[in-house]
Amino acid sequence: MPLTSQLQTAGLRATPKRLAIGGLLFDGVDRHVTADDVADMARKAGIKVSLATVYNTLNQFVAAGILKRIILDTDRTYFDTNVSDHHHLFYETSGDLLDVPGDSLRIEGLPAAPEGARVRAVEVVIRMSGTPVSTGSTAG
Amino acid sequence: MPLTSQLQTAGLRATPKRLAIGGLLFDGVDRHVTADDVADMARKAGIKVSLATVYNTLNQFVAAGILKRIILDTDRTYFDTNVSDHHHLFYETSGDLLDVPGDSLRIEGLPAAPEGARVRAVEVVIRMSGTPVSTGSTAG
DNA sequence: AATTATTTTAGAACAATTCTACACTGGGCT
DNA sequence: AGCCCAGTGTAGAATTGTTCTAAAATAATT
Ligand SMILES: [Mn+2]
Ligand SMILES: [Mn+2]
Ligand SMILES: [Zn+2]
Ligand SMILES: [Zn+2]
Repeated sequence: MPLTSQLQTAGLRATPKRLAIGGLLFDGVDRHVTADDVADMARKAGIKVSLATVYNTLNQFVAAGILKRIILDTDRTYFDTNVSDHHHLFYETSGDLLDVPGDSLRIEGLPAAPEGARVRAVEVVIRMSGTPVSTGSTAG
Repeated sequence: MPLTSQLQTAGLRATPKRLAIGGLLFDGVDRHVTADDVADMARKAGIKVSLATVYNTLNQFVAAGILKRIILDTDRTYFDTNVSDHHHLFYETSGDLLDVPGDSLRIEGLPAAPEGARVRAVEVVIRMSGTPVSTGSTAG
């Protein structure tokens, strides 16, 4: 689906900044980025956008359901372009965040939600030490 | 184990503030508290302690392995007196954090850690909407 | 008692995020 | 084309949980 329609379907007008930021994120690759990452990506792509707009836009994307907020670190918020239910490998040293591949992971014995409560999400985070496979700076 | 020995075993001198804060936390009940919670508990117990010392002490307890840091919210850090591997129910509206009872929950199909990496922890957070059972303000 | 190391503290600093308040845009309407 | 106006974009201030600093208090050691 073209980004313009995706935004409109999500109830957001296809404005220049939203198209620019969305273009950086929704390119078919599953991405895990911080607001700063996005600001850097924009700068490198020659897109002039304020940090406030980066935050506004990411929050609007989350509210619209086309981006997911992931919390696993006190001092940075990750945004995930993969909005389906899935789990994560978090490399605490480097800050790299990777999807757990496929449906490899199953959870059994989930407690039933008590009356008046509902399960919104079940999130598994595998916290890793060391370095992820083929990510980050390789010699060169 | 008495708190004094517990601190010494953990490599921490049994100072007045550490004993006071430890006394509030390590009473046999599994607790999930924020630094502010601890400051409030101290105030109510007539313990005069600065917020800086609350933070210092909680961080020292974490470093010593007698307290666990839990991150599931951008703007508060929870500390857990249950340092064993276990999982959580998080009521996003109220901020209540509950242990998943017993060993009810099993995870299958964990990916193998790649060379040079190690699994430090596997954490499951069940994010709930609504209100937890018999917690918070009941009529009275 | 003097010396030294550790602890405790108030308040400043920090940093990610949000807020405020104003400027800018752009499409619908005449 | 020229207004209108809601929605958008922005700079910079504000917020807030946490950490840092640097000095005072306390405890241990000689
Ligand atoms: Mn912060
Ligand atoms: Mn904060
Ligand atoms: Zn993901
Ligand atoms: Zn717990």
